[in-house]
Amino acid sequence: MTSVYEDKDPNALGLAEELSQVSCQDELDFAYLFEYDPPCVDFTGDQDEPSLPPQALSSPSSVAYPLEEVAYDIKSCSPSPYGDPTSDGLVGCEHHENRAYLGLSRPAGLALSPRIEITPSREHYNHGRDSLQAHPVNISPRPTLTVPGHECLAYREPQCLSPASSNSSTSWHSESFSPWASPCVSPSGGHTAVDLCPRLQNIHTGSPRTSPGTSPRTSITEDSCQGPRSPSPRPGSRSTSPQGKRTYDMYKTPSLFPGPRSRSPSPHGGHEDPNGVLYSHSSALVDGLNGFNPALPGSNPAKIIKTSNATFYRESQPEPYLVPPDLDVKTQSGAEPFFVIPPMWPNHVMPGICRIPVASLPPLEWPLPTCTDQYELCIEVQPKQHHRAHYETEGSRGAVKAPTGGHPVVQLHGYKGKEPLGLQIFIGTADERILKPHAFYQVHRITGKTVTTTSYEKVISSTKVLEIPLEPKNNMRAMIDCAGILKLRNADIELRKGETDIGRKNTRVRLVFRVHIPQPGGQHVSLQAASHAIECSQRSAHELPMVETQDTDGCSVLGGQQMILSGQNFTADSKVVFIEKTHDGQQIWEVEATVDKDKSQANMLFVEIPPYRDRSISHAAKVNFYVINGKRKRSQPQHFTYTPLAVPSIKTEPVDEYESGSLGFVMPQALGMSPQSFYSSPRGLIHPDNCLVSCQQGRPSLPGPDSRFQQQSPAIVYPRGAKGLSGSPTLYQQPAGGGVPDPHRSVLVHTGSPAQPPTMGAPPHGSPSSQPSSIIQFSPTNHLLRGGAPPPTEPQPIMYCEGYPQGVTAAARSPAPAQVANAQQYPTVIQQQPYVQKMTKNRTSPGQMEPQRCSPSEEQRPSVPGRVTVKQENLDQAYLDDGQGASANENLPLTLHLMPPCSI
DNA sequence: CTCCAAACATCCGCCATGTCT
DNA sequence: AAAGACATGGCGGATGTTTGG
Repeated sequence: MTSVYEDKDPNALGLAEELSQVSCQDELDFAYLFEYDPPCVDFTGDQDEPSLPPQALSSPSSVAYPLEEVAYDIKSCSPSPYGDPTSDGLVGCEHHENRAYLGLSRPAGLALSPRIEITPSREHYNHGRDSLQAHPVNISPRPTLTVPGHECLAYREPQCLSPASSNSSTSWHSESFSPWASPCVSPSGGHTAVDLCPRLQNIHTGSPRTSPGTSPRTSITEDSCQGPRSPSPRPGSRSTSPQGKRTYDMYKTPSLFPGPRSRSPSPHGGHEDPNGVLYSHSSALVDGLNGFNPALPGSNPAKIIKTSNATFYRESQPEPYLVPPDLDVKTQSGAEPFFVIPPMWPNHVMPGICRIPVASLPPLEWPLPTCTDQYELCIEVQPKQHHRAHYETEGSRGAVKAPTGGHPVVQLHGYKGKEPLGLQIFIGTADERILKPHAFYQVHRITGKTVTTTSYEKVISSTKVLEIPLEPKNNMRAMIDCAGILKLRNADIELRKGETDIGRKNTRVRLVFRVHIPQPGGQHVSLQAASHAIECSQRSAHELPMVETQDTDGCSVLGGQQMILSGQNFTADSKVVFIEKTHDGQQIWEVEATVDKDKSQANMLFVEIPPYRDRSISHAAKVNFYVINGKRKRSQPQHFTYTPLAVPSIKTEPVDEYESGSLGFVMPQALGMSPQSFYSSPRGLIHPDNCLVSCQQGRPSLPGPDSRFQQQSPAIVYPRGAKGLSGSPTLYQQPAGGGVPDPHRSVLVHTGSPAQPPTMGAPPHGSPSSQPSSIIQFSPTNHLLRGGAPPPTEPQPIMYCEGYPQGVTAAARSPAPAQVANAQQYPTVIQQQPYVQKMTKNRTSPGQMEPQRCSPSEEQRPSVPGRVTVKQENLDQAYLDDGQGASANENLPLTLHLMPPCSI
């Protein structure tokens, strides 16, 4: 698509250069101009006025101040303007005439907090202008969306704000209309942006020219700025991709609008459904708009005018409305200026699909089960194991495909309702850790004639999520032909505060599907299924060998058996190397296996398993092997277990072993997971607020090497209206008829706020007083220690986590192993079993919560009131592939309470 | 410190397809 | 209705840059 970013006119850098001091590593999806007059006032007006939640506001931007008051470089915002305590605000300043335009960048995906404080630089302090320290500023895309008392002048997308042109003759008014031509005034009746900044006008508008050297595709027309969502002069042409290209130059020109360093608003141009309802698919402001809450005063957008490719809010209109598709915006522009709004509708105005407020849904980091007794979310057709993701600077590389050439297919079984549901899709991690949204990849909405699936896009907690309908008429089956994969630049993501993952070589992802099924009483059951891993790098598809399946994952220390590997890119020179690493990542053993080259093919290797280095081991030894085609062309490590001669090996599914790390349960934090991730294993969950652990009946996971990635957690039921993170899921055990607890029917019920007790008979979390409590202690190696081996078929007790502060560290948030539920050990302090013992006793890691597999064993003992302390120690014992060792964490006592069973 | 290769990020070109004139 | 222009989508591959050994 066309982008003014591609204009390489060096004279166009004005604003960029002046703002280049800003560490624009973050993104700035949109820029807004605000006018405040005078400065040095608290623009929040009434301090007691409740602030809108961060989500209620859109991206940041630029704030106009009288020049004399901000004749210094703004260096930072404090506190974080994004509602994310881990993020800083970076502000640049452009002085022009009587205004200074402040640029505020933000980390990708984060919404801007409604109120920020801008801290002047040291230079400013030197001038004794301390009065401007902690200058409070309210940021809002438009008055109608935010706190009254201050109004934005205009706002626009980064494309239009980029330093594209120095052509002063270019008006930033389009002939028909201009998003900049807002008559908004400052609280004091100041000027409009139009009046203030001719240069910005130019910049914002861009110039209709193509710089030499740019792609022939590049052309800048007024349309490109007139409607940020009008990527083409011919909007009616072939449906546009939600993603536009950006040029490399952009990345070399730091600016107020770190376009180069920022993510372009992914989708451009809303689209209409057959009913003429406009759906937008821009991610740019999705964060903010997702947060639109009709219940919030002033959160309703004003009048909306829709053009073929853009949606606009008109001024002074109390309610949003849709303009008929045939409405000519030009006829409106003359009389009334209006704002361009990101073509992403707030969820509450998006018809169909998931109507459940995002806040009521389980966070994406939470593990969810693939099935319950009643429902099952299945990936009928897995995606190809290679898909070259595209960068923002590239054109789309299409949707993820199936190996057969089609597309992945997902189906929800067991749903008897008549209402269609929304199937959510996002990109998750594919490493050995617990599934969570991938920091370096985002799902990318693919449109076009080849795409048959209607999709909607939203952003949930910085993660782009596609939503497609699951309709009864299609047997709740959906072909995923609209999901591409966007690669975010490593540097951008790694610079985020709080981001612990690295992007380099972190190129494997999974498609994660979620569905939320409404239940009587307002709750909903949430299911999740994750695809097998998809390699997203460019070269891997052609060069890197990939093991897809192995016919065995273990043998005795003697080796000698034949193992058949199937996969891709095997060559005659392919070698198979077995390695063993210590828990801290040090490789202590490496041996090349013998490959039967006569039998082997391009997609199949016949390997003779080498003997283990130590035949006298008394416990199973977990090692890895990989296929290597040559220097640095090796597959992902595969798992293999050597069993001791004397001890009979207990065969378990690989999923059990690998999901929690080879040594068992691994604390999320030790793995660098975000504090928001509270898991133990995908099959269980403890929420820091009110934890619960559950056990779900086991269901066969998908076959194949990646079956271990199948998230199988207890179903989580969230009542509508519950607050996402504020509310807490609570585990309830379904009584099997007559209120008799069924060990195989435990589910997690999101109870929302404490004031919102679940409707399923469970006590409100936070009132576990009547329930026995227990203390569980984690071992130094993150293993849950148990006093004894519970019978494997006992029902799982319901766990309740008490007294967790929100800010509790990951250790506390860490999912307690399902076995925590082993209430009978109370008041026993559970000690970790030695790895050896654990492995020999039961390869299902004791530290894992295995709700779905329902290792009832642990749970079925009679509940004994008491306390179990969960203690986390020696996390470095956690074993991860590739040396992804866990880091030590402080011990955090975790108090769990048993909750009475309840059913849905 | 340099060198080198891998990985990353971007650029280039081509073809297919769709819409508009 | 057909043809041409123009645009985007969807690639494959090349190339420049960064990073790590």
